[in-house]
Amino acid sequence: MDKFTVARALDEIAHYIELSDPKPFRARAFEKAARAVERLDEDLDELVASGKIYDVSGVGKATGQIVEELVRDGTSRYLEELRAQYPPGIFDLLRVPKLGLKKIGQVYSELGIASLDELEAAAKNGSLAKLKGFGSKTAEYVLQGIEFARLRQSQFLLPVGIEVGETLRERLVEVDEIEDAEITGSVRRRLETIRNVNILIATKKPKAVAQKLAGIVADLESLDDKTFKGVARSEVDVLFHLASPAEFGSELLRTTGSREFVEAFGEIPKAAKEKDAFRAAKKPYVEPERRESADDLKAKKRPKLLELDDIRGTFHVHTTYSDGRNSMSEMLHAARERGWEYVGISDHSQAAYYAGGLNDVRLKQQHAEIASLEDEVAPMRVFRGTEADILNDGTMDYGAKILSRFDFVIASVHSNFKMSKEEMTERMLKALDDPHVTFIGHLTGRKLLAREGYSVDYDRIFEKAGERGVMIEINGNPNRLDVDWRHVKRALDRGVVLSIHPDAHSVGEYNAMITGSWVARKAGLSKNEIFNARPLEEVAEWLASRKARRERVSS
DNA sequence: GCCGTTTTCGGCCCGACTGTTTTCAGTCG
Repeated sequence: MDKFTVARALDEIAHYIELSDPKPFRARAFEKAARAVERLDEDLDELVASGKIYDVSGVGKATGQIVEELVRDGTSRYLEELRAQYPPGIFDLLRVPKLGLKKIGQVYSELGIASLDELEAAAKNGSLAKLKGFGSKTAEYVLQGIEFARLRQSQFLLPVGIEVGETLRERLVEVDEIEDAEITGSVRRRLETIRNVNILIATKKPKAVAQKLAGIVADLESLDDKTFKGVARSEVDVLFHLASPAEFGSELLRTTGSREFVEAFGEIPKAAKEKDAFRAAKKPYVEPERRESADDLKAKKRPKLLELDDIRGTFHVHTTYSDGRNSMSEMLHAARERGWEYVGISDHSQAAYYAGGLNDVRLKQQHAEIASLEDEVAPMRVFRGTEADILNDGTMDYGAKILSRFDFVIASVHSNFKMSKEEMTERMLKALDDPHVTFIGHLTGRKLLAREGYSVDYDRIFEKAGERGVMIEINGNPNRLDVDWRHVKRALDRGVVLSIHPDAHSVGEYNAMITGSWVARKAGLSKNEIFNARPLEEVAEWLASRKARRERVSS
């Protein structure tokens, strides 16, 4: 069992403890142990074998024994006991906003509630509001929250759709009667959240294929003789569209585009290849990501969209210095392996205590470690940066003296999300006035399918960012994809430069550059409009000159 | 449950917000 699986098991134990233990400290102790295991540089198996696991800070006698058991047996008796005490799926209730583990533990122990349906009934019949600590208002919030949770349950993040789609496609092309299969619909358009996965199948024997589909997904039903619906992984709706090979291209075109796009296209000529369908209709080829609206069909000249290979380096990378899960060395080496010319490290600033933000002393240690690793990862260049909190009053978390030590500064809001649109806009405008700020991080703070972002006046922020030469980040984390691609054009019109960042908290999360590049493509951007599609010399020169200009002004 | 010392118990990362209280507890970031 690897360290991340062990950490997940410890977190699960912490969750169970918190359901019933009024004091938070035992649960916290298991969470601390989970974080300690996750951050181990040494090999977990060896630490357990040598007994040194007990020397790790945060792992004690009780948690150490559980780690040993997990590594040795792949399970823990204590965890199994806890699981047996509660109905499965009880943690699904966490999807309801304002319901935490304490309240979930309370509704379970006092009313036996462990599902959304049971919770809904209790909220409606008044029994929920009678519980200590609850009230009519909480019951009302819970009802709204259930609706929110249900709505979200039927939607998925893009990576889920891609994984389900790819897995199905691989199985389908193995079927004898199937000549070809492609993912279409919103997944092919790389929409950030999706309701279902669409797959187009080329076959001359639709009846035989329909029978085979029943063995591939659950609950298969026929919508018409060419369209079938089923469920994958017991939660994701899948639509299969059957077409003859001679019409595969035209059907791909029809099933990929949004309704608006397909209607604007008009009659689709029959074709085996999609590009031929565009050609026969005398329409310019439009990349799948751009088939949301009709605009690109009409545009005379369209730029060549950004490709992932155009990316030359990146910024916004966390390490174990704050809340990252991989060490500085691991993050730097992984960046070099991706072939990037440069990487910008930016751990959290001191106000972000919940994320282990860095004080002055830790910053100096971090910069010393970067210096000691630079030769190892050369010729890749390492930029020293920070993701500094924008405080409530719009000032930056670090003072000018510390900020001036960085090569770049990402300014982000991490607190007090509930400000009014006006207040939040003022807060961010003030941050844009700070000459140390290089990028604005995750512009709205949204978490897709989980929480709304804070509201801001986009136009005023883009206006000021353009004036000040501050770049706007395209946060590629699939949970964020923030700034939304729908707003990017307005930023461009005001002279704002965009930069695609992974907001990586682990080596694997560098993959967020892929989703980030899709946002740029959906927004219609070419490599000329992306800061980190520029080569190292240009980027280094830009950052250095901005720093020099700032120093001239302040002296 | 873990840690560290003012060594074997007491404290444990912070601050805003909100609903339910009438001084606080739970949630969220």
